[in-house]
Amino acid sequence: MATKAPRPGYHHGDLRRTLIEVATTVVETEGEEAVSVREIARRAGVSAAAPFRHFRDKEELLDAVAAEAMVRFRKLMDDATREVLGEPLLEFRALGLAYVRLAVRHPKLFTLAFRRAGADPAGVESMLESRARIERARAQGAILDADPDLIVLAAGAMTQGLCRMIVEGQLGKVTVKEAERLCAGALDVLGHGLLPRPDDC
Amino acid sequence: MATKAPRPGYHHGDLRRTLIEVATTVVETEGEEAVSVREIARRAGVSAAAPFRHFRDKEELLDAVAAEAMVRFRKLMDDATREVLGEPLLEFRALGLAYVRLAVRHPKLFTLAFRRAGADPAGVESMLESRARIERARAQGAILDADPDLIVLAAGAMTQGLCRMIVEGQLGKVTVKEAERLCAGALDVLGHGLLPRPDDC
DNA sequence: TTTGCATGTGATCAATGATTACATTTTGCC
DNA sequence: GGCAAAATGTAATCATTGATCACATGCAAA
Repeated sequence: MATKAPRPGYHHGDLRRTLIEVATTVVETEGEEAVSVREIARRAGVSAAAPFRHFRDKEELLDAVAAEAMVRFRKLMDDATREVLGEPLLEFRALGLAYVRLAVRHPKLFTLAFRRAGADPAGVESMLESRARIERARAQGAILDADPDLIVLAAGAMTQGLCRMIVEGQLGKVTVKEAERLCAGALDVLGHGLLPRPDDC
Repeated sequence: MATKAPRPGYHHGDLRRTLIEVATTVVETEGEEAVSVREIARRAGVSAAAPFRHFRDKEELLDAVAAEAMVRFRKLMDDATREVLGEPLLEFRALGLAYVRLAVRHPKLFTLAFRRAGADPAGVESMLESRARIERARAQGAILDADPDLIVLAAGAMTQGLCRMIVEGQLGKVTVKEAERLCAGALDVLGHGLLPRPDDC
């Protein structure tokens, strides 16, 4: 799980990484509000002041936790789309399912990571990627003609909303399987639309 | 703005309500994390211990703030649907727009209220209401045949997701008008669907 | 080796959530 | 009207926390 040691062998070893890891497990198990710098320091076996050598304040520590989680999440999502690479619509679906899976498996960390994503450039990048996917799908004639930005927004909002519901327990306890079924179902609704055929049909 | 005095004329007047109101404005202007019981007490002009006569702990105070906000929000939503009462699909749209309007106008309070909604019975009630609406729409032949629960989920998730994006600033600063346009657009996408006509057409 | 910088420590501060013992007002009851 | 009891507010106090400071210690390069 250790990634890399900037300089091997300091006073403590590599405290920065240790702190992030410890904080991550605390977030995963007890949630962000259970994180106190002192507690993290305690668990890491250092003094209460030590963390401040590596992070300006608590916020910065949590930001680091969020950033690292995002990297891990991102990787899982890439893996999920890899199997269906080249088929935009399937990529889209796979992405949604991967999202939802994360929400079920790591609700607390998921919440932290995405709340702090905010104006993160990675978010914009991911949005652009989605847009490209949609345009590819349209070029293939796989979807109807409509503002790609709106489509990305609609699909993104639906996925994100579903995740929100899951992590906040609005849907009760759901297993990964159930969540995937719900997500797939919702995406199908989006795919087929609600209204009966318009009139040009 | 004052609603009712449980028993008129106590030592302070009606501290409980005052505390909720003060806390509400703090949440609206600075967010939940800016709320400290002492600060609320200070602004209300009472001692730091006084609030604990009315709320077991900070959580309970914030819960009360959330509950009261929910009531206000709920009323606004009812108002929004009143104009188009009887036309399920329009009701649905009006509801979505009302949601989004709230997110734009009261992002911080909206966040607090909905995060604490959790297993709130009102949430379930609202879900059932939506389900009834969908079934009415289906009976009228206004929408396609599909699992009403999935439809409610899809639409609800989309709306909630859009609100999330708004309050977290993922869409940048948006005006009420812009937000309404986005929401209407997204709902249209959901209405028409993404896929070209299936084949039974 | 010695000098200097990165890193960790203990002491300390102000703010906070919460509890306790005590004061005061209000209310219900005679 | 007046009085006992419950309701409400206060000051004092405690442990925890985020954060900073002066100081200690180990590493690394000259």
